[in-house]
Amino acid sequence: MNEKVSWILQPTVEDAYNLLKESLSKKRFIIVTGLCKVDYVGRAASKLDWGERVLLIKQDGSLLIHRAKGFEAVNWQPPGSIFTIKQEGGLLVIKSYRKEHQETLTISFRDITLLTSLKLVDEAEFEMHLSEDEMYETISSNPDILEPGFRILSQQRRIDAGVADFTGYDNQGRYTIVEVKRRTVDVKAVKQAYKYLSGFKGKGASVRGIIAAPSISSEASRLATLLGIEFKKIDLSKCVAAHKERMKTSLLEQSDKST
Amino acid sequence: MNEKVSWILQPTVEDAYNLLKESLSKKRFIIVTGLCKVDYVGRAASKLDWGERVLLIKQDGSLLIHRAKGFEAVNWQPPGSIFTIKQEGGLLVIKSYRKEHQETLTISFRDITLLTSLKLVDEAEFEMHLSEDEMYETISSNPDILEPGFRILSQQRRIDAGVADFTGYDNQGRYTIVEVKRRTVDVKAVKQAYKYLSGFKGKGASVRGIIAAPSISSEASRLATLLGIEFKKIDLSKCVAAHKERMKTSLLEQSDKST
DNA sequence: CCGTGGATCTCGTGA
DNA sequence: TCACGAGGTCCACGG
Repeated sequence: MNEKVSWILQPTVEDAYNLLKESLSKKRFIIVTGLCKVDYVGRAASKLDWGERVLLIKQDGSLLIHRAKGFEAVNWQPPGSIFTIKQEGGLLVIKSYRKEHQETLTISFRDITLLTSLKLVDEAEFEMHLSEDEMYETISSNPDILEPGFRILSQQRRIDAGVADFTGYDNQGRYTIVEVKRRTVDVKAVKQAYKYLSGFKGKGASVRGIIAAPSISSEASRLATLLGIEFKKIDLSKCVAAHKERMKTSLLEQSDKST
Repeated sequence: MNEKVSWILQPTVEDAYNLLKESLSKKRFIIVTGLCKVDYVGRAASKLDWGERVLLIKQDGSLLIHRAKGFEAVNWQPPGSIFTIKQEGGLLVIKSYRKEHQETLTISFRDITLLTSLKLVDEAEFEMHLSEDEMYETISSNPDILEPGFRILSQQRRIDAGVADFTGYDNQGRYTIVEVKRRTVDVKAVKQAYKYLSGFKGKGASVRGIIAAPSISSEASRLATLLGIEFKKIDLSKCVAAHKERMKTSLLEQSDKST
């Protein structure tokens, strides 16, 4: 077997079996395309009759079966599943069992178009920007995004609520509580914010309430107006720009330190 | 291009470009493996540096990038995205744009191990049967599935055992305990049921014991007979029908409320 | 180990 | 098109 990639076009069941067996034991990335049927029994049960699909098996035991269309895999197995393969009546039968949920996935190939076995080298780190944390940090270090002249008094992340809060004064000196959400504000979020705000208003203080997010649903908008909560649109691209600026600055600071 | 499958091992950028271009226009299923980097900007933003991955492009514009491990794709684009490809500085650059969310995914290949282009024929229908919860709910609201005239006294889910229980009276007024399993009953399940039943019989009561499931293994069947436990076959399709009926009813009730 | 909430969730369905 | 709920959701995190 070639170190980097092995493949067989239109393999016999036996050839496919052999390459698959070796690839599984060496924990390689396997791609099988061909005519198959699929059965699943576990938390639910499903059946998929003969058709041409693409099967992916990863070194950690993940398994995915993709059809011609659609984002989602039609059948799958999360990491940690255990494989058994066999030749049976001219078919190549692949079973994947996951103990945790007592799930069994059975894939029978009647005809294999292409069997590929790869060694994938990939040490890169996946970086996700504008996660909730980063949006929060960006606003925190650049309150003008919220509203020009806004001064932050305190900040706090309420993990449980999935919301970041700022308290501060707007440019007219009014005490303000801001709830930041990275995603479209729905009715639920407005209710949540109202509940939270009520706690402050109950103390007799005059409080301005703002929900800051990239967008808001029409219904949530109505409710917010009703409850006297303002919606402040946050331009994500502004966040990205500000975030990049911060990154650049921190890099410069780092290089300053190192010299 | 071959009707069913075309592939190039270690293609030049130009060869890859040409096959990819044709495959995209013909809406074929494309698999690219090789060294690439990935950038995403849209609802969020992400960056993934050079590494070897597997790229899938489907005929409906779905796109998936899979790394060596993990069930989930590291980057993706749901159906309906539009592709542009170009050769740029020795790289093959694939861009996928989705208008709906203004999302852009950019994949740059520096080195392609294998490029595959397939025509997948797959007309099969995917059949999903009941999950455990649904089976339980269905029986609960429709005890006749268990046995005509069965009246449920109490019901209980024992999560730990993966079993749902009903107690009640059969149409002859006999006190009955029913254990429901969504999957084929094996010896283990029968033993478990017997153990559970013994607790009731120990109290001196006369109890009828039933295991309800779609099927039973021959060995489990023998054991059940031996232990005086009855097996009641549950027709999953009846469950499905009843379940659909329930769904319809609850929808009607909802619309009644709203009017 | 279980429960909770987020996700570039995706995907259906109904208004 | 939008809002809502389900999913074999998966997954990370807290307890």
